[in-house]
Amino acid sequence: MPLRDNTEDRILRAATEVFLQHGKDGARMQAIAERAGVNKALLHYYFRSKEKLYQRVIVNLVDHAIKAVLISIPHDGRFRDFLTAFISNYVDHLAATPELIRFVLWEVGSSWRDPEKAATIGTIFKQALERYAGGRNLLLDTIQKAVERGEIRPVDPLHFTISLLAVCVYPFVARPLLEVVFSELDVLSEDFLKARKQELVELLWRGLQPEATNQLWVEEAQS
Amino acid sequence: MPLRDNTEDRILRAATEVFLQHGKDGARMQAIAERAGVNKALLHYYFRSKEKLYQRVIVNLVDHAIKAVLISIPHDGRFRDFLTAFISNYVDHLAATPELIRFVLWEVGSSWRDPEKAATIGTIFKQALERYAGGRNLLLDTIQKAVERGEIRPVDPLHFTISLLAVCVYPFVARPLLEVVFSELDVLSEDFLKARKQELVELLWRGLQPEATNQLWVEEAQS
DNA sequence: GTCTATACCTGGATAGAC
DNA sequence: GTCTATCCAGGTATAGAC
Repeated sequence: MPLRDNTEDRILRAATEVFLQHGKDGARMQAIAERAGVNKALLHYYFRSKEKLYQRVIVNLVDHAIKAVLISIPHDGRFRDFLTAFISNYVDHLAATPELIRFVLWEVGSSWRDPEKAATIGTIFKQALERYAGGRNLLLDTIQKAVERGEIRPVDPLHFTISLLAVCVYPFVARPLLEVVFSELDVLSEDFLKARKQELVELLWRGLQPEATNQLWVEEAQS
Repeated sequence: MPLRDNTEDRILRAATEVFLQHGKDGARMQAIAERAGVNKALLHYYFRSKEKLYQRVIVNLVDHAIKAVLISIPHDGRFRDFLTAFISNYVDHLAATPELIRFVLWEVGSSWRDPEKAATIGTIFKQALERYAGGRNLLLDTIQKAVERGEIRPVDPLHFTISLLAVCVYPFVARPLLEVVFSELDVLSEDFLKARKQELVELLWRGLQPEATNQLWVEEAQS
């Protein structure tokens, strides 16, 4: 996200704002031009087409988001600490960037239409992850190791990873639905977010305990 | 979903197919007309506008889906049976209707744009649920009762409900992403679905156990 | 009720002057 | 590099004959 004030960057910033708010189809080149203080012709001069401009914007956004979520996660401590930190981080970041969520939602939704376009958003994520973590998958690895160390019961790392992502993301994705069906609910409120993090750590951590569960105290003593 | 063969119903069926495949914006009135074996003018004759036609289709779809998922859920048995049945039902139904998922995804995504339209898809769900369950919320109630009966530890019913929906829905919603990031993954394969159901029941059920967990055997003996 | 033909609008892209 | 003016495709909606 460059901060210079040349025309190209002004357009890029304007495009980011407009795309975030209206989505790819909803965004109008006219609106982007106005917000950047130029006219439509210049957008094409710099970026050739709406599609190309869009690609630039989305790669920047995903890259930025992935860094923001993963950057402050501990890798070496106990698994429970990792779990707590990841949930807290992820939930907070999701709550803070609702526009980004609907944006990814639009992308995933439309990536279903075109067969080859399906790869697009996925590939953007994959490449951003590789750029950050270099090939290996942080979540899978962390769970795998915790299992091997006997910190948690043997679970399928892939399924648990998916479940972990699921319980964090879902409330924000389904917000328009949930807040109508459960009329008292306010997903973005402080109360809900705080309670959610606690409930999730509690639920998942217990879910990872073996049948006879005094594991907790053993671990406390270890470290 | 009427089965008659008059023009109006033929249009409605054709519209359902086309909307499911292409979404609201992607669908072309021309395509609907062709599939119904009539011409564009007739669509407007019967339904006035694309928007009106679309509303008719979506209400039908949601109504149908909710019935399909909820109809074979036991209400009176033990909580673990309910959990198992719900997960199995829901996952199977989601796996069987991928078009419906992307459709709802589109709707939720676009419901974010217009402030007043936000209510639309939510309201459609709420009304469909009320039509089916008459005011009370099946999931919340079932969890609440299980807590009161001491079958599971005291959890917040709302949070657990959200988590339960989350872990079931997420893999299907995020499929385009997940299948690229985890390259071996095939969400719709028999293997994955079977494993997923088992992992989910296991994870959530353990997550609902109190600290000292011999609860299992007590219950087995009860029934 | 059903067709053909067409009006009319929106929005991305380009030509060409400066 | 930046502007104005314009083109053109794709899409909804309607007029009017049968």
